[in-house]
Amino acid sequence: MRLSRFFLPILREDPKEAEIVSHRLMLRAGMIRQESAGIYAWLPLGLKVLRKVEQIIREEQNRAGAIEVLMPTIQSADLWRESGRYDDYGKEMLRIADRQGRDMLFGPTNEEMITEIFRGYVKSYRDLPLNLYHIQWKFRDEIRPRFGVMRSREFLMKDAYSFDLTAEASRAAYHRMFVSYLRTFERLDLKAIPMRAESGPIGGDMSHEFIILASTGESEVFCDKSILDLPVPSEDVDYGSDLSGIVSDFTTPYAATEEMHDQAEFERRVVADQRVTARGIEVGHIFYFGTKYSEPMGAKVTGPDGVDVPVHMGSYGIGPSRLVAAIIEAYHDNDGIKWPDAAAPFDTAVVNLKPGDGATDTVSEDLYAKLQIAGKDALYDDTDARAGAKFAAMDLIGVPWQLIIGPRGVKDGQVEVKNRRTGERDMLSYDDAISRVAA
RNA sequence: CGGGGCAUGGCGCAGUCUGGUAGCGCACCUGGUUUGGGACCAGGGGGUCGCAAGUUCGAAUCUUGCUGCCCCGACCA
Repeated sequence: MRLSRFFLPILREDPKEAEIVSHRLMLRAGMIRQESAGIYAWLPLGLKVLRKVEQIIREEQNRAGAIEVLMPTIQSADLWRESGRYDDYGKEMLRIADRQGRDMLFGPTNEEMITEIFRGYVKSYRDLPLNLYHIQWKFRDEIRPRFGVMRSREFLMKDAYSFDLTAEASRAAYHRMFVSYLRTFERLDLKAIPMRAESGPIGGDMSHEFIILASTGESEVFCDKSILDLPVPSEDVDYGSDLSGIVSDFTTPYAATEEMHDQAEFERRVVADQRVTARGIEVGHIFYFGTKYSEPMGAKVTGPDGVDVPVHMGSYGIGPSRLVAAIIEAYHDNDGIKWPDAAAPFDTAVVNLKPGDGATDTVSEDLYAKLQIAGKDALYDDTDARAGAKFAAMDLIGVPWQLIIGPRGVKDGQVEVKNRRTGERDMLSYDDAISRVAA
């Protein structure tokens, strides 16, 4: 992408409304624009990141056996009356009426709708297990939206719903999502710690929040250092096998959020130098809720014994839009964002320091073309801004690699290669630069 | 919803107390000089001062009402 043809409205000054670093950087880097309290437009740079995060989540859901669907944002109130949640949900749900005066709502979640879909088609236990997910915009009329897309009213959510014949089978489905989440966050270079959450209506140990550590996190978390070093399953993990061992490895060490923290237990179970107290951001939440919806909504299957039984369900959420902000909270410095490779909006920036100069133009164009051939998504800064402004902008948007082409280097047949995360800079030949960046 | 604050050009702000031609920096446009860490000179464009009503000869400024937004608290992916 040529920067001169891109839409990248970078702000030089900090917008006054942005308190936390991710919000500030997302606004300054031209990733998002606020349209209302807690409602944001995603600009090209932000959208690229959002899509990459989304895609990683999608790949890991698919790998774990979940199947993608896409449900609408607008739902009928009648569906929610069936589950009894229409009255319970309260003011957080945005209620609207269509022209016929029918009660509709902007979905804050999709348990009712997915259950309705399920019961319409699935009649036999032979079709289980089943896990359907979608990545769709949600609206929750939060009392106080804040922190940009970290806590917005409209937000993107990946929500998966599992259906099983028995509680035991549902536990296995839960474990698959548990492992899938570990892998998803690992791919984004995030240390996500599963922490036992307030249990749902059924209780037990089948509800976990995934918390990533970031110094600017919202809540305080406490854990055993050993949990940070546990190996995350690789991509060839067998989702058909029993995953309870992996889940157990991750749920055995002490890990709790402020709400669930018990200082006495923490000190009893974890030796002093293994105790970690840090800030955390919740990026995922999984839970098992049994027959809470299948029962009232009549989502039943016929079991092997010929008897109809309500299915056991679980739901599994990740907020990609919040994740984008969370990644920035975890990866930034005073100059801007330092994207992990997997989430970076571009792989490499090609910075032509002197557009209009024959030599730098030729080299820049050539390197830009070579990167494309190598399959790299490059941002080519071909604008005539001053060098300082270009460096500041590139550091702000945080592209992992920068190829800096100026008259001085070109004179010697070299370009400067800068790594945004490590800050390392090297003068390399053109070919070496390409192989360094394409590695 | 309770407490605090803000609203003046795209962004950041001054001006409001004490009513009298709407300003500054950045950004933008034109021309020129520049060009390895956010350049300089000259010229230029752009604002219903959040909205409404009121007071006044005269309102960004005073009064009343409303709206939007931000921060602190309870809630959440």
